[in-house]
Amino acid sequence: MTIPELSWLLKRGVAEIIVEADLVKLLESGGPLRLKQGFDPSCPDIHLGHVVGLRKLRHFQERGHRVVLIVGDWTAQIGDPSGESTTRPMLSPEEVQANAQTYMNQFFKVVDKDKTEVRWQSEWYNKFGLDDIVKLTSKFTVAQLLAREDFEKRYNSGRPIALTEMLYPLLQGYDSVAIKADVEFGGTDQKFNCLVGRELQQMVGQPPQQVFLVPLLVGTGGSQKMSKSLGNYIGVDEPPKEIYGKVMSVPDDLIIDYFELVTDVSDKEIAEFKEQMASGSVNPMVVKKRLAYEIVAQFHGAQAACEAEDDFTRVFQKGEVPEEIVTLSVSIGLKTTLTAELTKAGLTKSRSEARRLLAQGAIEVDGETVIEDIDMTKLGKGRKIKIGKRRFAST
RNA sequence: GGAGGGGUGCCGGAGUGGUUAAUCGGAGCAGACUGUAAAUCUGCCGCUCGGAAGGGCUACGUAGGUUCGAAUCCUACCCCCUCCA
Repeated sequence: MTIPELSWLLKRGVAEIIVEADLVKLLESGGPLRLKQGFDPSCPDIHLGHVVGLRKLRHFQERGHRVVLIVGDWTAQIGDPSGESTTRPMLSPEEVQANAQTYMNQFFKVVDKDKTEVRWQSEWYNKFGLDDIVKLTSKFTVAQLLAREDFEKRYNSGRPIALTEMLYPLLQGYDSVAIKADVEFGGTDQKFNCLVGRELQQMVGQPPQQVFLVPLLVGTGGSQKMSKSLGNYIGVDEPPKEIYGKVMSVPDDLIIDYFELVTDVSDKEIAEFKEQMASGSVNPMVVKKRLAYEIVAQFHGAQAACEAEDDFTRVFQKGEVPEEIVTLSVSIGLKTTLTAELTKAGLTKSRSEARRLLAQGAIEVDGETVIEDIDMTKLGKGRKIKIGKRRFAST
C-alpha cells in the first residue's frame, strides 16, 4: 500500500484509531486482518449512519482483509445501553433469524459478501455457564464500568441501570476474544465497548484488537445523530427517489460531512465544493444534488440515480406531478370523502390529520387549494391531488 | 428489612378535586418566505362523527373506590429512584 493510500484509508472519515501506530504495523505486516463488526438483530435496518463504517470495512476488504460479522443474538436481548436507550424487548429466535436476514441483505450492499465470515454469538454463549460468567465479570470493577460516559450520566442523574446492561460491554468484548479480532469497527459511541474487548483479549493472552472509530453521521434534522428511533435517517433500502429527496432535505451545513463520510468523491473535489459554497459562487443546492446523486447511485446504480434526479427536478423544482402516484378509488354509488380516501390510501395517518391539513390549506386538487372536504363521487376521475409538499395522488 | 421521593401525551416536563385532551419546551407536520437548506413568522399536533357549529370515545403506572365531578382524594398492586442496614 502506498503512503497516500494508507493515509487516505486511515484519515478520511475516521474519528479515532486506537492505537494508530499499531494498526499501521499490522497493515504493514501483510497478513489478512480479521475485522470485527457487530450487529444487534433487534434493529435490522441499515441507514447512512451505519454506512460510514461499512464503507471502511469495504475499503479494507479491497486490500485483502476479512470481515467477521457478528450477529448479536445474545446481546440483543439486553439492549445496547449506548446512548441511554431503555431496555429493549426480548426477541424470539424466529424474529432474530428474520432480522438477521434483512440485515445481511442490506449489509452486503456495501460490504463484500465473499470476504465476510458470519458468526453468531450463540456459537459461544450457548456454552457459557455460570462459572464462565463469574470468571468474566470478576475481571472488571464497578468503577471501571461507571467510567463509561452514559452509565455515569445515568447513575448521577438517578436513572436506572440494569445489571445486564453492565454486562453488555463485557459480552461484546468477549466476542473479540471468541473470534480473535484484529480490529474492531464502530461509531464513536462504541469506544468503551471496543476498549473492553481490547482489555479482555490481553487478559487471555491474545494480542489486543485495534479500535477503528468512525464519526456519527448527523441525521436529516441536522442536530442529532442519525438513528432509527429518532426518525431522522435515510435507509439504504429505501427507494431511489426517497433517498434522493431525503438527502435534499438535509441542512446545507452537512453537505461536506456527507460527502466525506458516505461517498467516494475525492478529497480534492470536496475541497472545491467547500470553496465554491463558501465564496457563494455556487448555490449549495447544486452541490447537494450531486451529493444526492452519488448516494442514490451507490445503492441503486447510476440509472436509478439519474431518474431520481430528473424526477426531483421536475416535481420539486418545476412543480410538476410525479409519474408514479397513488390512485384513489372513486367508488360509484358509495358515499365517500377525500379525507376518508386519503387516509385509506395511507397518505394521511388519520382522518383527523387529513382534516387538519385541509384546514391549513395543505391540500390541492388540480393546483387549486381546497379548504373543505370533497365528495369523491362528485370529483370524478383524472384529478391530481397534492398533500403538503411531498405527497401526491390522483383519482 | 427500614425511611422518604416518584411514575403525565413521541421525548422532556407543568399541573394537587371541576371551565383540563391536559401550561410550556423539544421533535414532527402544514402555510408564508425559499433552493424539499438554514433562519424567521404563523397555524396544527389522541381517535372519531360532522360542511360547520358542535358531539362521542379513549388518555395522566395497573385495578378498584369516594364524589354530581378525579391526572388530582382513598385502597391494593406493579415499577423506578435516594438514604439507612
